[in-house]
Amino acid sequence: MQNTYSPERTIAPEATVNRPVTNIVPVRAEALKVACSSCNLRELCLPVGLAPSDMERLDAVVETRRSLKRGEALYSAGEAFTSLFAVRTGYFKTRVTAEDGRDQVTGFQMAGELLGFDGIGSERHTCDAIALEDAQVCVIPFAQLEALSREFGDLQRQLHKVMSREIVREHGVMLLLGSMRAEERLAAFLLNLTQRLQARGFSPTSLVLRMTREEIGSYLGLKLETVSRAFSKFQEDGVLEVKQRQLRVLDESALRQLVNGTAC
Amino acid sequence: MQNTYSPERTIAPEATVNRPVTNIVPVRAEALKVACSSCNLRELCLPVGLAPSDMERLDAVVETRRSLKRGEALYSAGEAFTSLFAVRTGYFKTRVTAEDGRDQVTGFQMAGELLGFDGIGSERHTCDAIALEDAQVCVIPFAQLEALSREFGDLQRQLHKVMSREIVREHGVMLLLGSMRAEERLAAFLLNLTQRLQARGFSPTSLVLRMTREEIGSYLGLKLETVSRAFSKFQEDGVLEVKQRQLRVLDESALRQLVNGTAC
DNA sequence: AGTGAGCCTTGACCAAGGTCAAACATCGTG
DNA sequence: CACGATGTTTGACCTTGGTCAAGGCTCACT
Repeated sequence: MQNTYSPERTIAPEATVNRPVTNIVPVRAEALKVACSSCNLRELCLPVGLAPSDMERLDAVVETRRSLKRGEALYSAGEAFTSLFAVRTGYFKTRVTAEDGRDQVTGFQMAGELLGFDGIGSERHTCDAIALEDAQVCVIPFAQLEALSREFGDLQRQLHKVMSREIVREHGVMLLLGSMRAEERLAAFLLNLTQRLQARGFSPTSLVLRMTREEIGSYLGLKLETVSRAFSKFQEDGVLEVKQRQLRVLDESALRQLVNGTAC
Repeated sequence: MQNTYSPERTIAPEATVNRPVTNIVPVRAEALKVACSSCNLRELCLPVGLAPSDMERLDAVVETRRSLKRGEALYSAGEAFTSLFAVRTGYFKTRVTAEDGRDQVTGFQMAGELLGFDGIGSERHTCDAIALEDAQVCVIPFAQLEALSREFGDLQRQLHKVMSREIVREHGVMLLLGSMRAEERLAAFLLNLTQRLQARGFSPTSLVLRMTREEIGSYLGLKLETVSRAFSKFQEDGVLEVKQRQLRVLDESALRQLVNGTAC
């Protein structure tokens, strides 16, 4: 299966540029598969830049895993907030629901990305996180993470960076929703996806979508028919090859041009 | 002038419900006007819930103020990030700019609200913060804030909460931009404004807008003409009295209904 | 008091994308 | 393998909000 990511899989060479060899630390054999320090996602996840000693302490905090079936909720709006989650395998969407039932997909998360920041402010989750396929996450009890980040400045800084980047990502989505046309939105979405897949060692030109047209539409502020038409248009124009959810990017620069000035 | 807020001004009784009297701490006279511990915004700003001892230490970190003229940038995209800012007086907007020059207002900030989280992730600001009128902010050097929050769990937690709420606020904007119609967006915007003014002790029915129709439009993903027409419509329908930027809310429940299901 | 710049309102027209409907593809399940 | 559920594509039509243009209001500045 394409672009299915497992932490046990070796990261492809292109993605390893920034990986310091010194981060590899001997761990007890029984912990090998569940330790941050030995996880192939450690350069994409919370432990980025941590010293070996900090990483061992983080391992102790992140001790449980949780498996989810496709469609299952990792958490739902209203639930008490206790933990953040790091995606190990599978894909998620997060969505907020208005009082009148309208909902909006606020993000799609893949391996190494963190979920749950919405719950810190009110100590309750304010959105739902749903597995788009069978998935596994690391559970990061937040009180313990806070305690540990009071000890380790690097961990504290990393946590703040991840939250800040989430804010910046959302600024980008606001720009997209507030000022782009349908095809520009879809192009921006695809470029973002391919870039994240590439960071995980996958081909940036061949990918399988994990979400429906309707979910993409909800994220992009469009109806599913509009998403479908935009895909068809890209295919006509030779920018994309579309076979249901299987995509091949034929002309990345055309996508890039669409997102930037060309449309004006 | 209406809804101009100054930290020296006493918070109106309605807004004081949660203010514990025990938080009032004697401070040296010369620090009186610049200390978090004596600031009237302390129940809306970073020090929420801090113990007196923590608050004194925070005072030491937040020692400088900065004054801005209307239109001046507090920071701009690309600048090195060193500090967060807390609004003391005046109003700000934040905006992101795409490569092709399109921009999007991502928020309006008033007294007691924090600015600058966008810069933590990359150590550079990623958006501009512009004063909508003459304004004053407290400067909060971030490295020192991090150091202090490693000492005081309450401060650490408060910082995390403020960042989390920013993420949640942006989810709300995404919902607005992704799924609401023009009049619903404006109604939601006005309700949010009046609620924040009310939290600061102002009338929730009479307000003066600090921003132009174009800025409102940018925030809401609409053109200024559409914003203007929506204001006119609300006035025709007896929901609002509009005299340029001076607004009076005549029927708050109508606004509320608009935001919720009625439009479907 | 007069002037000009910036901001706001309104009208006429247009187009992007939403709505509704029908048909087709895919996939998991009994 | 057949069936049904779910998801996708495409067409026809319509609505919302964008575009362009003209004129009015406000306020700061001289």
